[in-house]
Amino acid sequence: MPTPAHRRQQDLAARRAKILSAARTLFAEHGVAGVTMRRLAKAVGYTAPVLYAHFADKATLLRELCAEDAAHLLAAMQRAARASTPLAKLRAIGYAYVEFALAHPEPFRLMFLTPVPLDDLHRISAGRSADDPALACYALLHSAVEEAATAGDLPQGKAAVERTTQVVWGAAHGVVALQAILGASPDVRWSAVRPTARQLVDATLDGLVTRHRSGP
Amino acid sequence: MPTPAHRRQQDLAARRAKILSAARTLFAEHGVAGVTMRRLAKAVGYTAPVLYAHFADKATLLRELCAEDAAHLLAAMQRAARASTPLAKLRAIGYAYVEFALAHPEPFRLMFLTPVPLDDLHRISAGRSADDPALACYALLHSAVEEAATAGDLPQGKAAVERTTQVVWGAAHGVVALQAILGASPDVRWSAVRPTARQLVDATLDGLVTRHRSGP
DNA sequence: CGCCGCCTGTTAACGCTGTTAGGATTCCTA
DNA sequence: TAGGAATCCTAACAGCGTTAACAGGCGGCG
Repeated sequence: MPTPAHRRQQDLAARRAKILSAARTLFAEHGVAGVTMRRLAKAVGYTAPVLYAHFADKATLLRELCAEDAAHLLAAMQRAARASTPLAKLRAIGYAYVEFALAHPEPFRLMFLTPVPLDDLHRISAGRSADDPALACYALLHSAVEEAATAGDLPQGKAAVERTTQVVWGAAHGVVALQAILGASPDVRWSAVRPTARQLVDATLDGLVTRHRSGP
Repeated sequence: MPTPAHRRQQDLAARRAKILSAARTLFAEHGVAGVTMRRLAKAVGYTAPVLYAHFADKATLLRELCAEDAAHLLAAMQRAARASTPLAKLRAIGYAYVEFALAHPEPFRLMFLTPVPLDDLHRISAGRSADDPALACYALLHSAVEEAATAGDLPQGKAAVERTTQVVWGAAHGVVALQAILGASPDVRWSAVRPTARQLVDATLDGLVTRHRSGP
């Protein structure tokens, strides 16, 4: 009996998913800038205007993809957060961030390397629920830092925890971000990215802890 | 007597500089994406095709600007490198990088946050002399790391120095890069950027040194 | 059964982009 | 004063994201 309208909605969702899937592979192959709405439409066997029946505009489609990828990153970070000690947890989260950047370079670029126009920014954050994957990633890191702080490894206090969270994030981000942008340049003799990025995470955590312990 | 052709070339160079200057202010005001060739041309009192008499295309114009900004960054890093001890030198260089990112956000974006198409990349590096400002920046940091390594503060060896250079660069880069991309987002309660970025530099250097001294 | 209406997809178009071709004007040189 | 180079403009091309207006097929209802 529920064949009538249900089928419709099901097909609609299937098309939507098909578009997103095609977009993902195309972006991974040609980069975001190299994929136009017309090309994407052709890849799924349609013409361009059809896409606008499913997504308000290109930016919305991109954000949809970002949300999916953020969910993957969140899952990886949650797995990493099962480490035993607070510090090991932090390091594992940092490593997970690095692995994500290396395994999914194009999504990483989309999420953390592409400037978002200011106008969109507020609309995004307006239509964002509290359990948004991207926010959950930050929250997860934040709580891990908090845990390490209460364990005496890192400075306590609301502002200090916030700041330390951003320092750790920056440590995980720094090397992979550089490599994602300038990694193809033949002018820099790039070391292997993974160990370099991990070394930044390790050194930063060590430095934060020793500075805290030896400090006032 | 040298009024004839000399005037011409002088005017030509003046127009070139005028275009670059206008481009700089426009980019700083509206962002790179918000400035079109027509708008830029109108800003200097011309029409769009005139620009192509001075620059092969938009990317070339952008790269020209980047080179100028890289020279500024290099100068700041050279001033920083006058610090007394090798470690203080490294930290000062990192701080200089942070200051540059905060003082000139749009150039920073252009240089370190904007992906360069692969095809251009090799043409760029082909037409690049050894004293190119961007390369000189990396070389300066590299030699500072080398100095600290021979002083016993950091691991020695060619590969290790190369890697440490990129770790330090990543440390200086991490926080300001995050802030440049996501800094306007109201979803993260951003701490003050400068102290956060400096803290990443400090912690990383500390961590690198203690790890080296206590390591095998 | 037959018609009506929605859903789907198309083609055509708008305004914008970077970029190129061709013609006019002007000014220096011979 | 005639020629040529330098300079700038208008017009145009191909492509972009996006919207509007129109064709065909399928479901629900009389």
